[in-house]
Amino acid sequence: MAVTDEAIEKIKGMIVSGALRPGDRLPKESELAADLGLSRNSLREAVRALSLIRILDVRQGDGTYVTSLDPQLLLEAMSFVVDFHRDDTVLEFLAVRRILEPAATAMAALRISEQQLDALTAQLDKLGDAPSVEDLVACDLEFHRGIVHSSGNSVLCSLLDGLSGPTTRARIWRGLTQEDAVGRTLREHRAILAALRDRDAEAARSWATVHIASVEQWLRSTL
Amino acid sequence: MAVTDEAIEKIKGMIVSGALRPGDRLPKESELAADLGLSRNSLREAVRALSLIRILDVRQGDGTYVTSLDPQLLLEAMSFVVDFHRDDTVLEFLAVRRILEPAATAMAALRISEQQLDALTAQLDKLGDAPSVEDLVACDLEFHRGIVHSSGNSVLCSLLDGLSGPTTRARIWRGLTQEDAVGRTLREHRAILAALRDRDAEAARSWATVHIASVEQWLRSTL
DNA sequence: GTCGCTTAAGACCTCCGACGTATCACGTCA
DNA sequence: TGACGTGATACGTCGGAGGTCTTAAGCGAC
Repeated sequence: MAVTDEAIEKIKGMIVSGALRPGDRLPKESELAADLGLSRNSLREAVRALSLIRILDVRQGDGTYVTSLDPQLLLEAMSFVVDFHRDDTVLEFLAVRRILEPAATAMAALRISEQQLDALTAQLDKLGDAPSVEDLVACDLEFHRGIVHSSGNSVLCSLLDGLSGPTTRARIWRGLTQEDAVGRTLREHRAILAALRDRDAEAARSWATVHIASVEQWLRSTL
Repeated sequence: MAVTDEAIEKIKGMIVSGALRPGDRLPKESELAADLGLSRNSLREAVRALSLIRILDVRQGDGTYVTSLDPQLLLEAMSFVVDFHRDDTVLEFLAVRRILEPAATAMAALRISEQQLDALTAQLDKLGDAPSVEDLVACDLEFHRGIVHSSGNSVLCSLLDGLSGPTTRARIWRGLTQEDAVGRTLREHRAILAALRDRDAEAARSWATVHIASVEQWLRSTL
């Protein structure tokens, strides 16, 4: 195994074992390199790799720190990976989202605060009846993000955030080509919000399923 | 932005845009460094980072290649990230798995082959009535992996693979401390398999839910 | 003609030393 | 007391020198 890979494993080990805790500062490059028995250049490769996936936070002139290791932060790195997926796997991503999002919406129905409900309502009101496709899709992302956040599960929240990325382009495309896709989306958002207000988890779940399934169905018929 | 980060973005761009396709070989380090306008050392940091998340495959003595970019391969990198999560988030991971796994099992009920069913049966038979906890957990992972694979969704499959890792330790712990956890797991596996044989998606979903919920419940009461 | 070994070229691996740049802390001065 | 300047510190970047591994061409024996 290459010395750099060893260094990655050792640093990972230090964090997993608790020797390095979130927020801790690592020894400076030259010292850590000496400790781990490799050159500063090779160590930097290891640190850079761990930095890309948000394990380490490198600040020039200051030092290198362990990040908070929050699920939200770590899974955020997933969206970087997701960007590489080819268009032909969008349907598989959407299928997973179709499983997770209704469940998350149902969970949110039981936990969401009145304040959050009002915020979502205001958001939909602000958008108006005939928004641009770009505005709608941006609002769509924000709407679902807000709901999923209220599910209370940060892993679920981050996961859905990552999965939603690849379908964004598809949704824009749909908005531009399918008749009444905008109006339909707006109506479905209102329905989901109403179900949340009623604390009706099953209705919320069903509307979320319908909402995603309509995109899925359209995409399947188009590809 | 640092030159290394620029290089990461540029290489990513080349892949996403299609200039570099899966399996393609990159120019050699010295050439690519010159093309991108940075030193070979800094370029290596970029390549190493992309290599860690399985975007690039570096082979000493040969060259650097773009991986297949299969969802399975890319999400495999997620398990590396998941390893960093602290024990207090295991419940959140388990909650997500509780959503995905029943759905995957239900999907599998409609698609799984007779051959695969026989393989799963043979696997359970081979384990016997009183396996060691380690064998049981390993078999447990393999059993679920086989079922999820039959769901036909590789993104779902890889995702569950990544999520199952963190709970492995918990399951071993449970097997060692909870009375009849082994017998219960074996019975539930048989029940899931029977539902799959009957092509009964709803029964399969329910048994999978019960199976995971029992772990979740035990874990919640223990923490 | 085929198989197996030797050899050389190509590409990545590791290291070293030097210099550039950003940040923070301390001391100075108004 | 507060703002500013300065130095120490740590990361950022670079060029070059060997080292190691893979591959394939070259060559001889069967």
